[in-house]
Amino acid sequence: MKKEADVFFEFLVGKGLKFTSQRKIILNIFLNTEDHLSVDDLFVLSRREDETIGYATVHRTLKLIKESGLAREVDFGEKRKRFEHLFGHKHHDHLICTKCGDAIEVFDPKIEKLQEKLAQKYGFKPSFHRMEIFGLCKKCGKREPHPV
Amino acid sequence: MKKEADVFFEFLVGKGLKFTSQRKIILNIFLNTEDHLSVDDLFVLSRREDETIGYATVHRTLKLIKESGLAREVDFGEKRKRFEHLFGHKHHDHLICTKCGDAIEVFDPKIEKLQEKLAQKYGFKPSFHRMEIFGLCKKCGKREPHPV
DNA sequence: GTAAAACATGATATTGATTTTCAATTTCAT
DNA sequence: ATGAAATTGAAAATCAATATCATGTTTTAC
Ligand SMILES: [Mn+2]
Ligand SMILES: [Mn+2]
Ligand SMILES: [Zn+2]
Ligand SMILES: [Zn+2]
Repeated sequence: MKKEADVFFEFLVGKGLKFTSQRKIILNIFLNTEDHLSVDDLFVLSRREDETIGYATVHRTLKLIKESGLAREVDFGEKRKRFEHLFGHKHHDHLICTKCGDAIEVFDPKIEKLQEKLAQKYGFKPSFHRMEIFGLCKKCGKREPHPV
Repeated sequence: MKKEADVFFEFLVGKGLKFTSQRKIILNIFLNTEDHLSVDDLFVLSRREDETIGYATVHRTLKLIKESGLAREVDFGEKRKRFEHLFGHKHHDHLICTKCGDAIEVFDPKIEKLQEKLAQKYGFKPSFHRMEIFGLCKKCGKREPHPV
């Protein structure tokens, strides 16, 4: 059993909540999918394991997972939210392919440092940030026709 | 009359559309407000000039303004979209105060350069990006109680 | 000038994701 | 077992964004 499951369990216990079978299924699918999932994605996957699981339950459980510190919300400029692993994952930003939708996780310490400096310059106390670069990934870039 | 109004007018003409009184009002309010406005913000402001203007018209006009190249959409992590001036404004990113909502416009050429490099490292062809740093602005940071 | 065509408007309806409500069920400590 | 508390799935509510539609207003064709 992953350590994350303990974290979630402890979080639930601390709030007087229960680790039900539905929550187990949803958590495990989330943990085993190293991807940026929407509520609906997770709902579809969860239904495969348990044909009776409800959308609301998936939604509520994902919210709990987020509150427990295991997940964070990410926004790739679509209309739906996505979630990614937080526990044991270092901060990173994304390169997002506008063609295939793939999200590459990246981290540049020099940029991070300059972001701090930039904030400082304005007397601003940063608490978090996000940076997304949109464009074509390696694969999609190759397939693109050359400019005329 | 601002040059932007001509840009918008030419855009409309090019599409066989008309520069109506409503569109004039909405455009002028948008141009005169150096701010990051939501459709609803702009609707409220427009109603002050013309009590009969409809929400749908504001929405449609803002869409046209965007298509004409005068505005672009920005996302400050709220559920509603915002729009800012694009014409004659250089690319910039934002420091967003999580307390008062103020958005400071910033630009760091070193960061921009590193973003290019970062993309290159992954064979990624960037076309645009966004970077938002959330935290407390100078004012709000001062008012914050010191940690215990 | 007049009539048809094209466009614009504001009210209203629809959409789609998210979030809440609610009655029924399950869990768990006595 | 019993009662309190938590959970569930379906359905409804919410809310911004968008589409529809009947009514006006130009513009164009004759
Ligand atoms: Mn990620
Ligand atoms: Mn701006
Ligand atoms: Zn791609
Ligand atoms: Zn502030």
